Amino acid sequence: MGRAPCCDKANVKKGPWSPEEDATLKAYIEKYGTGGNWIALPQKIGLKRCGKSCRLRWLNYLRPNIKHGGFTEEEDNIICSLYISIGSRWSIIAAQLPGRTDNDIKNYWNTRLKKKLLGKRKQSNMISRLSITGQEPKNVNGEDDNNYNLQNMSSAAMERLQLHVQLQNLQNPFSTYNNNPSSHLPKLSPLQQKMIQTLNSINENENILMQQNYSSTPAPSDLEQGYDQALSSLMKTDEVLVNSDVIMGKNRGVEPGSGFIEEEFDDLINNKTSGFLPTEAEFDCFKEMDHGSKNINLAWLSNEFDTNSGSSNSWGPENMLHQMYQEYATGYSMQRQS
DNA sequence: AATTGGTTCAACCGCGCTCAC
DNA sequence: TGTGAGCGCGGTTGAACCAAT
Repeated sequence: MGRAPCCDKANVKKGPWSPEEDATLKAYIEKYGTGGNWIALPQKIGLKRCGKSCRLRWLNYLRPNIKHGGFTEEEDNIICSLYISIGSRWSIIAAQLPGRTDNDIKNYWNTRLKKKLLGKRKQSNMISRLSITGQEPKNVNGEDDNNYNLQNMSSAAMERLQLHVQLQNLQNPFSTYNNNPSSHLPKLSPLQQKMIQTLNSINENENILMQQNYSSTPAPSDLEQGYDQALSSLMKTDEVLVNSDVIMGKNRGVEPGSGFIEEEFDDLINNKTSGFLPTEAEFDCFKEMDHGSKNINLAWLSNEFDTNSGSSNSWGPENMLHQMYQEYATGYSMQRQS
């Protein structure tokens, strides 16, 4: 049995709101408030609308002090920074931008900001690929194989990875992996600077661990950090997007087909994903964002990194890494069979 | 001028969460 | 403690608009 509908679908109007409907709703709410019950509100004021529709119209359009369009560069930066940290939690992001609605930010991100970032990335990757590799990729038999590497991943997975690293570069502008550090360096607020500082210090610790155990099979105790290392490596290594040789072990002196991927990634992904939980201290900076907003607390930050949570964001590094590996593994297995 | 393809954004949908009973 | 109504959120849709051909 499905959920009972919130209203009588047959008797409610759908589609764009008329000026008269807007005026009716606005006048009532300004005078009496919502009364704490959106479902009952439209009947009270004689609107043939679903209560949810009224709520949405009020919150996204009629509410006082709503801003539409004209996002500033500073707002862009805040959206990017928060998206890196928390993903598509539009309501939380909107809470940090007075006058902006979650719907507006979501639309702005999906239609403009994301494309702006990806556009830059794709262009620079095309150039990097030509200038860095300087040769066609080889398959396991040492033959030229244009379908190898990149095409083993779906374009969707590639796009998510590209975006993630592009955002990482924005967040970590002095990274040595950033080819052009000054090209997109917006002025950052003190809060953003502190967020970056905190995340950089976490990444530095991961880098130290990274240098220790790629030359041999990791010991069980080292695997505790293994997943972190893979994530850190992925997010910091621009080349992984341009040429998946890194994923395949070439840059570590391991040829594709040697078993590196199957063994190490399997360990990293299937056995050790539970250690990726930041401490409260690591997220002190976020506490500053909680200017009385009940929406921001450490609980949702922790959930973001809880790989057991069914609600984890599909853009999260764990999922990206996992999907990337799965797609590689599929291509890899097909290569071996053929 | 007509057509086509791409973009934008308001609005809808469905699901998870909260809270009163 | 269980249940259901309402709320809030994120993903998706589709009409309107715009630009290119």
